[in-house]
Amino acid sequence: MQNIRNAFETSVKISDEEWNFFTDRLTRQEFGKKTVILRAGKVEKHLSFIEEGIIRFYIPKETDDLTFSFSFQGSFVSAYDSFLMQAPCTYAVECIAPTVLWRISFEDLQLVYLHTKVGNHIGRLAGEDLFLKKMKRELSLLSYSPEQRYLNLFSEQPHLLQKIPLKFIASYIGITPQALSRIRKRIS
Amino acid sequence: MQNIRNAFETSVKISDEEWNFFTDRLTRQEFGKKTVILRAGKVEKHLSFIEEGIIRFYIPKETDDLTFSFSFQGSFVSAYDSFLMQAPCTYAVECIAPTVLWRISFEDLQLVYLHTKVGNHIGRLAGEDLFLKKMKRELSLLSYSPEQRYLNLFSEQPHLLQKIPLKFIASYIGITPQALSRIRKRIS
DNA sequence: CGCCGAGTTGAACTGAATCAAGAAACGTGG
DNA sequence: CCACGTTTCTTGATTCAGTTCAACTCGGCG
Repeated sequence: MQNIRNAFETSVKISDEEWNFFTDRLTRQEFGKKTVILRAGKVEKHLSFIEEGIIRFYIPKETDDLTFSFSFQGSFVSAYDSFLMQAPCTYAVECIAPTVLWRISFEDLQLVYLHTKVGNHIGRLAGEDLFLKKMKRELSLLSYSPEQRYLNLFSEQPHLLQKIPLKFIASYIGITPQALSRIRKRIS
Repeated sequence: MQNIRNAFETSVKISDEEWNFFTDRLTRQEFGKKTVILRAGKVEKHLSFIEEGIIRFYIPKETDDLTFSFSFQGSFVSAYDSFLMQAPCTYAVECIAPTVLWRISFEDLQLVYLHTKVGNHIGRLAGEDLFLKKMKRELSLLSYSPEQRYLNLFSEQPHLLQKIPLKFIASYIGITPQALSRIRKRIS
């Protein structure tokens, strides 16, 4: 719980009163490996903090899913576009490892925005943070080759490659598992 | 000026008092075609609203630039990552048509965040909006072929193709001008 | 008029997709 | 704890879309 507060308080000071208003609305939930926590077509009702686990975002396809993002321990997770618009989600979210989440509902978060001073401030920082990540991703997709993207991933998040099946990594990088296999062979 | 207020007030009501606190800090500026309004390596000091014109975002390269985004009349524009972190920008921003901007400085925007109630709220909505756009872009880059991306662009923003040189469009789609030329030939 | 940048076209090349098959790792039930 | 079936990963052969390099056309502007 304290780690959530840390995650927030890196940039804003939060009074105990406001903090409690927020945490009173949090619920803890555990999920097993391969649990789909949001099915495509459903509306995302939660913003969650990952105490433990790994999350995969993907678009289900006839043949093979398109995996486009991951989230890990210590960060927030949500199908944020669906959450913001409260509209059906175009993709799905699942745990690829046993996962523990602290969750707040959309309605409760609106209460936090209304009744606390830091609400909108935190919401702003969250939106900004997510934007920065997507920005980096856009540039990565446009300016690097698949091979370079794999090497970047390898140097930036080596742990990731241990825990996540290569076919998901391949999809994330934007290539087929076969092509990734060949890139790995070429490098080693 | 009223159109800026409209752009904000689609989702939040703003009192005249708070509105004036904001607009007192806005300055109007005109730029000619091909004016670089932010050079790579510089820190973005402004968040701007486009009254008129077209903006191009690009990473300068030895041979040919990498154009990764455009902005138009009626929307906000900023090297938002550089702006948020107040860190050197990795890309450049230029006008590709005569452009009129209403601009607020980073410092003044912090004042708005501090002294008005709607500040953080608006900042939150702006961040969320930018995030949604990048999210869409990520999925477009991952799940469509260059040809499909061109066709999508063609159906979603046909006007764009009239006013922007094809070499910028090609780069935006993620291919060379030659490849775009062949795609256009194939289609017509 | 001549120049220059934008766009088109051609030919050769390349990296990834696809189709297909085999090897290795994983989990589940007996 | 092993055996089996399934999933994941690898490898090979072929195809294809896009890159690269180069030449040529067109239109605008000095």
